Amino acid sequence: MTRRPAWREVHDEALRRIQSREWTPGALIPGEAALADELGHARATVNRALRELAEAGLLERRRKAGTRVALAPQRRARLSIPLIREEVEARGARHAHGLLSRRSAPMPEPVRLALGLAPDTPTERVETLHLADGRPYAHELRWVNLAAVPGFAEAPLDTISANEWLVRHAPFDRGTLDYAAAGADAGLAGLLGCAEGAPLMVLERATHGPAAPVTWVRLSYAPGFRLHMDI
Amino acid sequence: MTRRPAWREVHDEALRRIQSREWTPGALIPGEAALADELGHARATVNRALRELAEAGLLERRRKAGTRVALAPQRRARLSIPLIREEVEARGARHAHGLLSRRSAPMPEPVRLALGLAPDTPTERVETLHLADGRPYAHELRWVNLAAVPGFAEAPLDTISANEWLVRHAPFDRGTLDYAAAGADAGLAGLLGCAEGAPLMVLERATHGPAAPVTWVRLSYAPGFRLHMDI
DNA sequence: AATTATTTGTGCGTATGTATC
DNA sequence: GGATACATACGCACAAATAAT
Repeated sequence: MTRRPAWREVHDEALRRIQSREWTPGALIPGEAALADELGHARATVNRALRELAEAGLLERRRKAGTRVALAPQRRARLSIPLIREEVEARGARHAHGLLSRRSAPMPEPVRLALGLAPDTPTERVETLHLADGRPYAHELRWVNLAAVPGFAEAPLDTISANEWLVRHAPFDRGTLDYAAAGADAGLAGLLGCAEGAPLMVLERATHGPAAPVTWVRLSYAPGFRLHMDI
Repeated sequence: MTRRPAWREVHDEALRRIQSREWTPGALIPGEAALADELGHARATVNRALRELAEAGLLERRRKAGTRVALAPQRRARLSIPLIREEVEARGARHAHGLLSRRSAPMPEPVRLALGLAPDTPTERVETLHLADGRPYAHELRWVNLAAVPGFAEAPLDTISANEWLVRHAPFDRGTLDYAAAGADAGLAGLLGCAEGAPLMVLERATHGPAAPVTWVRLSYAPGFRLHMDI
């Protein structure tokens, strides 16, 4: 029996008042102390509930000014970024990957600048094809900063994908993520089994570790890919 | 003087230990009580810090089992979903919109099913073109469940976009969001000023209010659109 | 421009609940 | 069942920010 936490009661009651327009957008709601008194809970409990609602974007809180219902409730979706293998397996398919090429190579200028690396940094270029149930799922083109991940040169990328190896061995803390639509060029069309020019979802990700930039990757998904989120 | 909250000290120290591999992935970390003692804080303070790290996906906590460093630190990006107007203005452009068409019409079957509505629900179909600095930015095709939003039939959609009107007048609480790549058909190509078949980012969103489904919308962005996130 | 009052933010000590080993 | 570790809750206190004076 999982009991319903008290702060959730407060949370839900506040949410109800927001959605029922009992508290209208932009309006000042009662203070924590008043709510605690009214709902019969400690102020800390009310605080926890209102803090969650503020993090969700439904309330705006400022000291002394009080708590207001957000005017334009900015919804934030939480997009979790799984390993490709898990992404594939979550769709009920079997994942496999093939290492297409792997070599020392300097980054192209735009990639180097996106990561903020010096011109002569030694980097490795890796190209991988990911399969779901034997069919092409996504093409991965990746550059790795060898200085940031010393062991990478010896990583057995035929057994474990670069993606997965890096997640396990290179601690990272921030980065950027971009999704865009692009037409398949001849090479991609051949690898992914689609027509040249077919619209593809493309993910570009730059990853930085606590000390140095780690990797840059472009994933081109086979046609049919959808990025799905619940709000 | 903005003081650094104590729970942040604990948070950062724990993060440091994770990133420095002092606490290795999968390993059990000391209990709350031990950490509180070691770092000189109350257990509640440590709890707050570890809770944040768990929400960020870096730790996994289970009663009695203790707290472990996540094996594959699932990073979660927070994608905020702004009004199109704000999205355009954030890029430093001026937003305008043109109402292309508006009429009562039944939803196509797939849309109706995605929203979970009965066959004869009265709905309105709205088509809008969004402009950034006078150039096409996105095409919007929308169906609205009139039963859920009674006032919508009278909304002045030439002055305020349907998007914005609904955010202000129709409280919603959950929904789904899908991004995909699609080729421009002849109609879209004309409206967005691109070649037929050009790869476009397409957003499909289903929105439910607390009581009933509210709206379904497909946004087709003009070429060049990128969905950007920081992790 | 300085002061005060108010409201949220944080922190502690303690107690109890709950899941799970 | 018992023990353990996290989860929640309360009451109190003080800090920080800032609207109001």
